[in-house]
Formats: sequence, structure tokens, C-alpha cells
Amino acid sequence: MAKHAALSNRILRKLPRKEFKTIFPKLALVPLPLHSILNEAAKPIAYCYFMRSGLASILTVLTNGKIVEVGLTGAEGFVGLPLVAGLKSSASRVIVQVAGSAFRIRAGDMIVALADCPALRKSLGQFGQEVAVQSAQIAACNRLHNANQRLARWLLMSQDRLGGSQVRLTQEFLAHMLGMRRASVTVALGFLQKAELITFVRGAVMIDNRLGLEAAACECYVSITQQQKRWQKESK
Amino acid sequence: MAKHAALSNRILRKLPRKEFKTIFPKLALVPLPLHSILNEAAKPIAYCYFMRSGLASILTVLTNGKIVEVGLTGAEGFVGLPLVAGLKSSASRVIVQVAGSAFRIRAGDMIVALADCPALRKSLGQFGQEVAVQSAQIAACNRLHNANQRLARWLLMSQDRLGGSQVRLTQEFLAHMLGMRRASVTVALGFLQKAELITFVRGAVMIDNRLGLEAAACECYVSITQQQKRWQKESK
DNA sequence: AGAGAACTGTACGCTAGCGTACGATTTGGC
DNA sequence: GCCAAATCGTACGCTAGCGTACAGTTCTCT
Repeated sequence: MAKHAALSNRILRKLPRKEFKTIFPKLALVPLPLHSILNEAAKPIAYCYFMRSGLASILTVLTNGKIVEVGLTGAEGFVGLPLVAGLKSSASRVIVQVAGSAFRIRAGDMIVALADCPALRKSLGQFGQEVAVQSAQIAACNRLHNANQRLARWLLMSQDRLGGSQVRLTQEFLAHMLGMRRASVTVALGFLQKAELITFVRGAVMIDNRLGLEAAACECYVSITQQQKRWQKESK
Repeated sequence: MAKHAALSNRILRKLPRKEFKTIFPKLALVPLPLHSILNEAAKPIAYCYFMRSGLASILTVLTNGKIVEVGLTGAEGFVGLPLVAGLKSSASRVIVQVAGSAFRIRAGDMIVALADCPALRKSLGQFGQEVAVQSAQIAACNRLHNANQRLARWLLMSQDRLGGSQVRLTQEFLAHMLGMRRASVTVALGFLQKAELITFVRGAVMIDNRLGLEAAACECYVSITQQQKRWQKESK
């Protein structure tokens, strides 16, 4: 049962049996309520999370309180990366964007487990690079691409990580994620809906035409996806 | 002599003697000519570099050829991070922005060395996190801050990594780094010069008033710097 | 010294997106 | 069922920065 549940996280799933046995007793299956904060910027990391479902956003927090999303992770991901590098505090805030569940582990236990689990270290190191690539591409995207393109990219990335064709969130939240006005989100959503790529209602967006949406998005979506695929091949 | 030269790189300097002896025979001291490419996006990593001097930019390359800088490293840095995570190709282009020198190591030798050197792995893992933080902050910066602020930030970051008060580069290159028009750079430089923070001539920028420049820059400069300091304390 | 190339200053029209605001609609709690 | 709160649609003036263009200046090479 337990093992089976763990399979829903990509990193745990790839772990050799021996390492899995080492770490599994320390894992606690917990729900991830909407908008809960998993790690806070500049604060010590208390717990790490192997995501099972839902969606977590990695945010850079500015001193005026504004936030910008710099990465996105679903059931393929892990929260608490700095710990893997021997660091104790998080540089970014990680919040739950779509509720789900995760295996949680105490920071202390994680450090012990890492010492004994080379495959886990490698896997997480690789995942860290994937997240870094996301940030890098988003940095370029934020500089060069317009609101419609960025919104389309975001919807595609979140659909990849969630599965299903519906994403439940408000325009207000989307605005925060994309670092634009709530009013701009309304307009951009309207643009995509007029093009018959999505439909949206209060609190949710449905993706109707995925291929069309990919065409409407900037190249950044494809770049991130392809880079991750390239690396996944290399790591075998 | 050799050991002494290696001390100019922060990562090598911190290495325990034993690991240093393991890796040192594989290092070759090479010059870093201006604009040379150290790693290319989506290409296999042939060599890694422990920087001794100069400045290297980490770039995200878009399909239309446009480039945006997502990170910056000087004598504190290492080029070839994906290799540390067991990956073989680079996601970004790394170019020499200000000429200098580095210790170069073949990818194959690096992989072998990494297997034997836990302290090196840890050090590079931490440096990888630092680079990731840069990308993340720059992603937010690119979305929310204006040209003058971003230029000021860039000048401060490069001065930190270079030492000295002069940075030698053309406006054209600055424009590429910051993802703006060359004409916009002229205007922004003019703004900072009028405020008596810098002076610039053809091919070079002099920093006259560092504190003033910090005030003119966005918070991102301080954020990145502080986060790195925080982590450096934690890692002792 | 002279020619060509590289680099810089400035200008002009244009537009995406901002800040702000306000009313309409929907939802959830009592 | 009703009210307050949350969410959404839309509008208006404004500005930073874009694309482009061109001429002036400085460097480099022969």
C-alpha cells in the first residue's frame, strides 16, 4: 500500500529498493491545502516534500511584498532543494497553487537520509537543475514575451503537471504568478478564449485546444519541456 | 606555485588538501578570451571551468537568436554545473564577458573526480543553488523593474565579481545582457551618469559612487548578495 | 594619413501594459 | 433567503520602452 502510494512521486518511484527502504519510514503522507506555504523565503527549512499531486509554485518574494513565480512543480517534484546542497534555509517561497498531497519528511531526517542515499542525491541534484532551467527560461520570458504568450505558457506547464484539462484558480492568483495586473489576466484570458483555445469561468480555466495553445504560447514552453526530456534521456 | 594559483578560485580554495590533490593534476590553466563560449546551450559539456578572473555570463538562448543573461559568475565560480548532477549537456550558453583565466578540466576527468570528492560535490551543489537564486531573482527583476534599476544592478554585480571600478564593454553587449535595445542602454547610462554615479566612455564604464549606485538599483542586487552571504554562513 | 568599421547620441512615432477605478456578478456563511 | 465578501469585466489616461533610423565620433588597419 505504502510503496504503491509513493509511486505517485517520480523521484521516489525511481529510487532503488534499498534507498527507498531507508527513507520510507521517515515519510509522512500529508495533504497540501490550497495556498499553504511549504517553504518560506529566507527561513529555515523545517520539512521537505515529495509531491504526489497538486501543484506548487516557487516564488521570488520582493521586499514590497510582490511575488513572481519562477518555477512550478507537480507530482514529479521535490520541495526543499537547498537542503540537498547542505543549506538550511530556503531562498524562495513555495506555495500550494492547486491542492494535493505529498510525502513530508523532517529536515533532520532528510539530511541523514541523503548521507546514505547516493541515488537520491543524484536524482535530486538533477531535479534541482531542472528547476534552475525553469527559472532561467522564465527570466528570459519575462523580459521578452507578452502577456498572452506567457499566460498560454503557464497554462500548458500547469496542465502538464496536473493532468486533466481543468485548472482551478482565480484570475487574481494568476496575476500574481505572472507578475501582471489582474485586469491584464482578464484581457489575456479573453484573447485565448476568443481564439477558442480555452474557456474560463469564475475560478477555473478549461483547456480546449492544447495544440493551439502551444502555438499561442512563446517558445519557452517547448524549450523547458525539451530540455527536461533531453536530460531525462542522459541520466539513464 | 600551482597551488597558489588555484587559490584564486573560491571553490578550489575551500577544498580539503586531499581532494585538491586528487583533482589538481587534471586542471589546466587556460586563458579566457573575450567572448569565447565555455558551454553551449543544448550541447554536450566538453570542459568545466574553475574561474580565476574575468567574468562569465550565463545566457538563455531563444530560437530567434536573442539572448538574455540569467546569471553572472567571476572568480568565485564554476562553469559546467549540469555535469555535477550527472547530466552531460548544458541548458544555457556561458560566454566570457570580461577576459580572464580559469582552470579547465575535461568532462570525463571531472566526473571521475566528483566520484572521489564529497567536499567538492557539496561545494558545487551549493554554488549551483547560488546560481539558481540569481536566475530566480533576475526573473522577478525582468518582470518588475525598469531599465535604470536593472542596469545599476548589473554594474554592481559585475563589479563585485571583477574587483576594480572599471568595467570594459560596449553598450551593444550590455544591451544583449539586459535584454533591451542598445539605444535604451545609452539612455540609462546617461541617467546614471547625470546622477554622478558612474562615468562612461566608449567601451568602458567607471563606477564613481558605489553606495549611490546601490540606491539607484532595485532591491534585487541586495537580495542576491544577502542570500549568498546567508548560505555561506550556513555551510560552515 | 585616410578609409572603413565599430561604437555612440538622439530623435520620432507607436503600443503593450500599468495604475486605478467602479460597477456587475457570483459565492458562501448565517 | 439575505448580506458581505470575493471575483470578474471594462474603461481611461499615462508612460516606459520598443523598432527604426541616421548622423556624429572614435578606433583600427593599411
